[in-house]
Amino acid sequence: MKTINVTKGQILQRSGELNTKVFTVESGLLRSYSIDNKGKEHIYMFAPENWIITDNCEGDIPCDLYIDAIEDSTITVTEKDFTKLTSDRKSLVKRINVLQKRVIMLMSSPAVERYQHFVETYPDIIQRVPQRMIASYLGITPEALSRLRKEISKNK
Amino acid sequence: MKTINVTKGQILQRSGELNTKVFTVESGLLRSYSIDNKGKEHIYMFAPENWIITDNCEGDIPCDLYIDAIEDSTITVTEKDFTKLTSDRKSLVKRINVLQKRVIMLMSSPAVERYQHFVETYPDIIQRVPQRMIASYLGITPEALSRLRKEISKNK
DNA sequence: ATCACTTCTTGACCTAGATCAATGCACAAT
DNA sequence: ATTGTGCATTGATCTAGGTCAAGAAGTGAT
Repeated sequence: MKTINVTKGQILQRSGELNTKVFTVESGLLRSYSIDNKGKEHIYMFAPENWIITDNCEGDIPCDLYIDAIEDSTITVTEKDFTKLTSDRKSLVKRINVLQKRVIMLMSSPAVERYQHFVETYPDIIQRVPQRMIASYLGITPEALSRLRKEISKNK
Repeated sequence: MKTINVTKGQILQRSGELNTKVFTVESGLLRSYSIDNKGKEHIYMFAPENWIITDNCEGDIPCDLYIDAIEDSTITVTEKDFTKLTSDRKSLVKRINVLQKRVIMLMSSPAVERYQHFVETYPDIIQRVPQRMIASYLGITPEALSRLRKEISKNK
């Protein structure tokens, strides 16, 4: 664990990197964000004084988020210690992970992509719940889901 | 902690209730969802076998979610024990809380409401970051935020 | 078999917010 | 003072997805 000073605009972490760092903001302001395939930024969170900010990715998986400084800041950097995670805490972290991805997708991906991601991630659920509930989970109407499925099946 | 059987459609928890229960699904399928002010359901999560589902609200705050059974299910019910939470775990739970609200708002609230909620929740951040970053956090374009702010200021 | 009920689909139309382009404005650097 | 550079605003137009209304098809109960 060490304390460092960063200047406005400085990038602490890039999407795609392997990363196991946690940043605690002593003073200043950081943000984390993703960049979609059109190059557009989507801010996931702001972290002012006393906040903790990190990409919630497991140690061996490349992370999704960029982290940079919006103001000159003083922060402490800690290494994540996965060995010390109780299974109980591990499941909380995993849940945060899922939520992080969901928030980012809701902000940056169109309904089709959210649907496809859902199908890949929970193929079993699809079989078990009515379509309108999938729509409801995706944040669209049943009508929209119906049309979008039609579109997908047409294109193959 | 006890094990109970519920039938399809049965409601385990209602929005607005005080609640400190955690449900673990042994078999079957549960879901949690919110209902917006137009009466529309928004599913927050599905919980098949071995999943844990709960409204992530503190013990003394009414919860936002309904939980019910999509299939006949067998589940175990546990009381949350807030006294046993380490401060470390507490902060994870708090973060999940924030994410839960954000997901639900992204699905069910128009941009104006999301903006107003942000202003109330993080009044200090507003002062410190450029408007386009607020827009990026809210999941809209800077142009849309500009117009929506104009609209708000007009109406008072 | 029939009725009631729910789900899915389709069509016509509407709207929140996106996109693109132009303008204005503040502040920093020369 | 002047030239940039980044940000906010405004206007015109476009589009993904919403809304509303009407079938169609499946399923269960009587």
